[in-house]
Amino acid sequence: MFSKTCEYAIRAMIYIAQKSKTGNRVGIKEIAQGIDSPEHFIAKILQDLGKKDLVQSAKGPTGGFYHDAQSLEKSLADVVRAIDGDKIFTGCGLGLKQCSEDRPCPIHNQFKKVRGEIKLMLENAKVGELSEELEQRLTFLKR
Amino acid sequence: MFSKTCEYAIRAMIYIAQKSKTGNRVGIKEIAQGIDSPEHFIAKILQDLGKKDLVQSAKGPTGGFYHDAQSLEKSLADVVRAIDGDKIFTGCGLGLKQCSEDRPCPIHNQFKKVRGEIKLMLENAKVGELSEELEQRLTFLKR
DNA sequence: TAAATAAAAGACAAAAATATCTTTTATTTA
DNA sequence: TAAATAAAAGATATTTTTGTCTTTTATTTA
Repeated sequence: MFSKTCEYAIRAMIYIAQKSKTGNRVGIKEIAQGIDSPEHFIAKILQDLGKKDLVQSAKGPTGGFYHDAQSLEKSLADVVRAIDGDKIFTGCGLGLKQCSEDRPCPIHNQFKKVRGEIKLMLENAKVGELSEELEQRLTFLKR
Repeated sequence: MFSKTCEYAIRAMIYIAQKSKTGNRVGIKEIAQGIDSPEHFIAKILQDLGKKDLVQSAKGPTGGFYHDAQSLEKSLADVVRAIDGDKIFTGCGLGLKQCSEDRPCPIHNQFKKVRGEIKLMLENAKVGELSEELEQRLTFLKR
């Protein structure tokens, strides 16, 4: 459904949200550990998310990644859009460039419906909220 | 959502269904043309689908690809499973290997629902039926 | 049976995604 | 201010996906 990059991105966002709720910053090493991802790879991804202001960071000792109030309010849809673009929300299921109401692919309408639900689901999933269930150990980010 | 390979596979299946309804076989060249795919690439894919008995073929002059009654009854779910496996039907949205009811990822339940709908949608989409709308030019497979 | 045709098969190439390693820059604190 | 720390940046490597080219095999028909 999502690229590996995007999966890591989502997991990291939620992990950082949980760990930085108390005001602490989290180092890249701990993040990679905590979400079971390649260290340098998730570092790149977070750099990217940082540029797009989905996550905050600080260099040097006591530095690391964290979320400000706005980032905590970001939805998974925001993350997906930042990494994978909006192909999943608007693209044709069969890969046609000009698939539309006027010139639909054979599964255009069925797909439209499903895509809408995926979008809704991701819009409603906020990073901050998801991190709370993680905190309570109701959900998991590894393995 | 699907791999390019899978997109081509679905498009080819529907195209062949339409073209072979009258008993004719369709050559790989015409298929590639008809669904706007690389010729040799779709050839490989059809070889694979052929081995899995989702499409029939014959060599030599008057040869080509076609569907028998059973293949026409195949669903897109069958095609997707043959090419991309069942990851899309059962895999974790965040890429966790052991995501389950007992040990769910942060979006396990929401995803489960969406996956179920995707599965249903694809199970209900039969190659033969989809080819009829194509025949009537209500749907399209190119561009 | 020979020539023509079309899929099957195998080898190779290019591009994209994923992953790793090294150097640089900014920041903190002793 | 020097040393330590941690992210940023850049370069490189590996793997997977996608796409191309060539040769072989099977089949038909003249």
